Amino acid sequence: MLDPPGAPENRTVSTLFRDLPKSTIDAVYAAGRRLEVDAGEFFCRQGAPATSFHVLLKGRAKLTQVTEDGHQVLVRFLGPGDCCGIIAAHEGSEYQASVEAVEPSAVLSWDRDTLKLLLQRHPDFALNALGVLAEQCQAWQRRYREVTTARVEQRVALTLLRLARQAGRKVEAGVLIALPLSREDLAEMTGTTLYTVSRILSRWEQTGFVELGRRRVVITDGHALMTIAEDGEVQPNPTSSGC
Amino acid sequence: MLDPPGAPENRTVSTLFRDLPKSTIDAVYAAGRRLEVDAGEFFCRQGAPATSFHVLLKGRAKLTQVTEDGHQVLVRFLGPGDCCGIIAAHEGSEYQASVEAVEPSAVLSWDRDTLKLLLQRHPDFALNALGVLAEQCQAWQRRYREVTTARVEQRVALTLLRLARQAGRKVEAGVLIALPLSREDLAEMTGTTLYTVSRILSRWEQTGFVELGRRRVVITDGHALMTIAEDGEVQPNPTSSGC
DNA sequence: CCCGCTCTTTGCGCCGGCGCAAAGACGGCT
DNA sequence: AGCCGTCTTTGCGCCGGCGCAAAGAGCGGG
Repeated sequence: MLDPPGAPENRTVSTLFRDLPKSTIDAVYAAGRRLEVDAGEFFCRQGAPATSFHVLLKGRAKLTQVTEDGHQVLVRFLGPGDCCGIIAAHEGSEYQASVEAVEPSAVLSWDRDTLKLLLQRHPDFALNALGVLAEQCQAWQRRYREVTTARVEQRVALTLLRLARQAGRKVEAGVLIALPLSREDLAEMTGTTLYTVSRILSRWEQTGFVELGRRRVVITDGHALMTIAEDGEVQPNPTSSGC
Repeated sequence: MLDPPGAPENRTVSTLFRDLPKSTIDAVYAAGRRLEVDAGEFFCRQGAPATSFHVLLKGRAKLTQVTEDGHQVLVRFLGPGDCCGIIAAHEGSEYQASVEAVEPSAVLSWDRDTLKLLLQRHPDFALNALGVLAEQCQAWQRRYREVTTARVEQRVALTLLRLARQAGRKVEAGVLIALPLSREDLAEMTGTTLYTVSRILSRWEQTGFVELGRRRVVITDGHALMTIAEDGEVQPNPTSSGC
């Protein structure tokens, strides 16, 4: 479900490179510039002129946005093969989000002119880029629907399950989300507050659905979370109604 | 702020065709097929195989999505020059939304193969298509942020102002939103319920900010709405505190 | 090993918004 | 003109979630 272990930095098959002939992939890779970054450093900052398009080769990064009134939104985490900054293809554009490495990471970057050239030279690459953006649009739609129709508890469950798929690591207790994930991060991903997230997770820990730590979540009963995510209603278990 | 009157069906300068050489625009237009549709009919239906890409030439349409649990979301209204269904460029894809004409309308349509050919033959057209999707992503981001950080009243104000820009018509009382716009439509656009929208609009009508009718809204004090939209807090006017 | 910073938990009170229900208004159609 | 279906309004009660405040837990650095 994740990258095969022992393939630390291979040319991940993401939408961007799917079904492209090797020659195209080689050409695109060859034109890029590699950039290494430590945890906590930024690949790009919201509001800065969008000069480069990036593909994450190694590590994990956090894509965030802040609103004019200071609210922060955690858009998503990036893993190897994920890309950001396609907006750089357009003159005069600005980055819409900041991207911060959460572990030592590396990207391959292309500046605007190179990117435009590649898109023009390799129409199938451009078509894939369209696909990437279409996927992102769909992801936004999904989140929007979630936030308007689902209750906070469902959204937290959905988000955890999604993170587990993206960055889950099997451990003895269950599936560890292998990311430094604070309660506030989760709040910013689900459109709520850290207080509410904390309360929900605590409740789940008591019921045995998760195990918690500082910036750490282990899912011990994914099935229960799926039930919560799907069900609008949480029917109290009649046999253990006393607790 | 809108289409110049007397230019009913010209080749609207939308992002999709911006800055393209006339030859390219001609080639693209020539490859399309024109389709007329009455109010209430659909250009495409969510879930159906995405076979065509459409550009609205004339009229207005409503782009909606329904969730598996039956909730409906009104994504946006389309006017001349707006497009939808770019996802048709990809094999095996399905429409993510339904598009329904709300007045007699016409689109220009391209099937998948034609669209792919055009995108490959005209890299600058493909680049513009990327821009369109990027804009849509940004629109989703904005709405998501709104729904997570702004209160319902602010969101309704923002939505009305946006609609006025898109489809406003100057009338003696103010700016009429020239669309059949029910309370429920507004609720689906703002992520709330028709009850709440009705209550908010009634209040605004009493304060003289809007005039209401069946499926009809006239903004009589846009400035007041802007204040509501921006201000998190609505400070009660001290001089007329009694009312 | 201890200090201090950051992250987390939990009590408490409040309120915005939901959603049912029922009555009222409008408009299209024949 | 009159009817009927759709859209709109409004009362009422409820509750999910917010957000402050303060205490507790864990980690890292010196």
